[in-house]
Amino acid sequence: MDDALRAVADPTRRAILVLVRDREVSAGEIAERFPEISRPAVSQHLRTLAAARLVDVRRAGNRRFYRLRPEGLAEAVTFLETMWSASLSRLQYEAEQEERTHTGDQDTKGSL
Amino acid sequence: MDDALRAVADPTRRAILVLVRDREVSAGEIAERFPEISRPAVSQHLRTLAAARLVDVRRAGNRRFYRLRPEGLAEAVTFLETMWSASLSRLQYEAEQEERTHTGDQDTKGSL
DNA sequence: AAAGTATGTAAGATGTTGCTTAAACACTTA
DNA sequence: TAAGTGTTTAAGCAACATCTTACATACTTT
Repeated sequence: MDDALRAVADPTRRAILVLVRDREVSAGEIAERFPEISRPAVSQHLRTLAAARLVDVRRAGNRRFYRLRPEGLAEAVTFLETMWSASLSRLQYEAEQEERTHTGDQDTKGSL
Repeated sequence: MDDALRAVADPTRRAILVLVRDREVSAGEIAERFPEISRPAVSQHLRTLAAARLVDVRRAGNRRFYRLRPEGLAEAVTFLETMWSASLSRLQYEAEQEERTHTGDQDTKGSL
């Protein structure tokens, strides 16, 4: 999870993940989408993503094709979802408590 | 989202988030849980989390109480879930294609 | 108001990250 | 096998993150 979240913390790498989400994309084609940074920079990002097991690589002749490996996100998603939902349900609970406390109030509607 | 994901990329900060997920916890109590790092280090992590809007702070007398602010995770969760699920459904689709291709095979069951 | 308790801020050391340019590698085609 | 194409590796550097110690702030209690 640590590697995955560190990898995903970088905006360029997130953009790469979006790019390779639905189909294989070659390193060159990926690099084309980031004219502001050099090819080697993109290559390093790809290495980081591969090391974090967030992408799969397929070598075909000259080229290397990258593709999202969604399983690599599993732990990170689970962690964030747990944080998110567990706490949202707590908020919901407290909202109910609040409502109970003020039973009969006239302005409970716009509380959030 | 950027701030949230960068904040969450650090293991200490993730541990702090777990700590303040279900209840308010004072800065001191949080710091106690991390004997390996100094109090100011924890304080800085708390500042980072607050800046990323991942925690709320309540001042009460001497102390400051921190608590998870789950809304701050919304964008990050959405991003990761989108990556995760969209791609998983693609895998599922391909598995179906695979199955269709091999219609009549006897060992399609344990393919995953 | 002085001393005590809880916490944050500042400054600086150290390690890590992300970039660039130059060079190397790997495969393809003439 | 030599030249061409696609891509990665290496080395070095600037920017950033995280830690520490020392100090400052803000409340509380005596």
